[in-house]
Amino acid sequence: MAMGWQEVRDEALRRIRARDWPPGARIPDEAALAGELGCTRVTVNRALRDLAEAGLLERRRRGGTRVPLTPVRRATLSIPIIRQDIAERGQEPGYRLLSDRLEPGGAEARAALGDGPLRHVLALHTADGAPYCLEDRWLTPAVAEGVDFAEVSANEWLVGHVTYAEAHLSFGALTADTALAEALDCPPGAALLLLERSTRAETPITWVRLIYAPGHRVDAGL
Amino acid sequence: MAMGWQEVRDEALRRIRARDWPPGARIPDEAALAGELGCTRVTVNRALRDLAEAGLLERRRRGGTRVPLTPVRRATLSIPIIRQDIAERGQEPGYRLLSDRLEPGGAEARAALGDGPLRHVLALHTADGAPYCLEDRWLTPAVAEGVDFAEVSANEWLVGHVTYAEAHLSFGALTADTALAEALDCPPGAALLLLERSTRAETPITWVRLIYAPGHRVDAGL
DNA sequence: AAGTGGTCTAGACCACCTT
DNA sequence: AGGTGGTCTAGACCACTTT
Repeated sequence: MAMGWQEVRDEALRRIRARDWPPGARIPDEAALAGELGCTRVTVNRALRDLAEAGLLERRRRGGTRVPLTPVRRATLSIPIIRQDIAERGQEPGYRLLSDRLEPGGAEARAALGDGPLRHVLALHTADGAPYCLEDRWLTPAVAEGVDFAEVSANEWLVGHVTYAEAHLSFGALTADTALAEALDCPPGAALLLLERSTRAETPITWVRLIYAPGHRVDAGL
Repeated sequence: MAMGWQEVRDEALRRIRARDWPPGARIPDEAALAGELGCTRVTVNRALRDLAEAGLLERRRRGGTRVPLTPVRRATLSIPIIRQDIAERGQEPGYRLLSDRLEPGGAEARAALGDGPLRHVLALHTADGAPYCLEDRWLTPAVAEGVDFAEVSANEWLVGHVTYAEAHLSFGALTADTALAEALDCPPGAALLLLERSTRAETPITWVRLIYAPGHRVDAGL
């Protein structure tokens, strides 16, 4: 009967699904479950914490552990470097810098990065020579000073040099105007997937719009 | 000098950022760090596991812990009930069932759910009376047998009754055809955000395409 | 005030994988 | 074959927050 934490997690999951522990109900405390399942409280804690991180349980000190009435599931989304992403699809990644200038920036860029001149980098990622993704990026000028984004994509340089910053992501859809259509080699009016991301550590770092060629999908698990 | 696991995590993070532990390098093993930082190996383990889950370290038995050369960050995505999502925006949620039929299903639906007749539910979610999201869902017939989706949306019923299944998500963009344009009250040709989700527990449950009205954003954190 | 989860210690054994 | 991370135990103290 002694169980490892994953077994405890699976058993708890079974009880939730089977409505032994119905939505809204409080479940037995860790000590009770540890006794029942023949393991220590630490093991139960690890299992229930895991479920809570996935949004399947709500835990509070003194308040106990409950099955949420309206669970908000959490999915995980992997954010690889674009070049790596293309390579994993078995295609040959390519990259071309389109422009790199200091500009005042629009309202959105300033909202994310603050006022003052911003570095605006426009670049195209290709897969087997075909347009894959347009990278429309704004940077706080101090961040990658002197870095030549003709050599390395800003995407890749940043992932390598600005580790563990906080990021906010947003998905949307966009209609290709003539400029986008030309850049991505697609018909004007095509529906394009847009992934917007703003990144900051202690100070704002970058705000980027990734605009993918038609048909592109971004996957998430769980 | 004794540190809790979050302090150990922050210190490790600092070393990664400062390149004391440069990309590709192997870091000291848990026992060494525990000694250096004045805590037990379990505490170090907890801290490093946390960083590894975020994609900032790679850990292997016997192989030790390394700073990845090309880190793949992981973001979390909250998936609320549509009605709740609308309410949180301060709008009045509405819902209308458009159709509910048994159909053979297309290739994608069959790939997700298996062959045989499938229940096809088409419904519209509204916010303050305006179209918000079209729910185009296929169900394994056994799942919600006898449930009237005119009363409750399939989205909501499923979250309440088939909780805690595994899911796979995929984002894409879609051009509004005439039928979609009419349903969502938008111009034909508009770019629409598409969120596809397939859900299964022990057996397949449902495959759904959520097609959002123009301009909609889906946010993710971290 | 007291119950519950959060975390730490010290020691141990095991599983996996690289060398 | 041996080193490294993965996990468990038993006991303890602490932090939070509800009663």
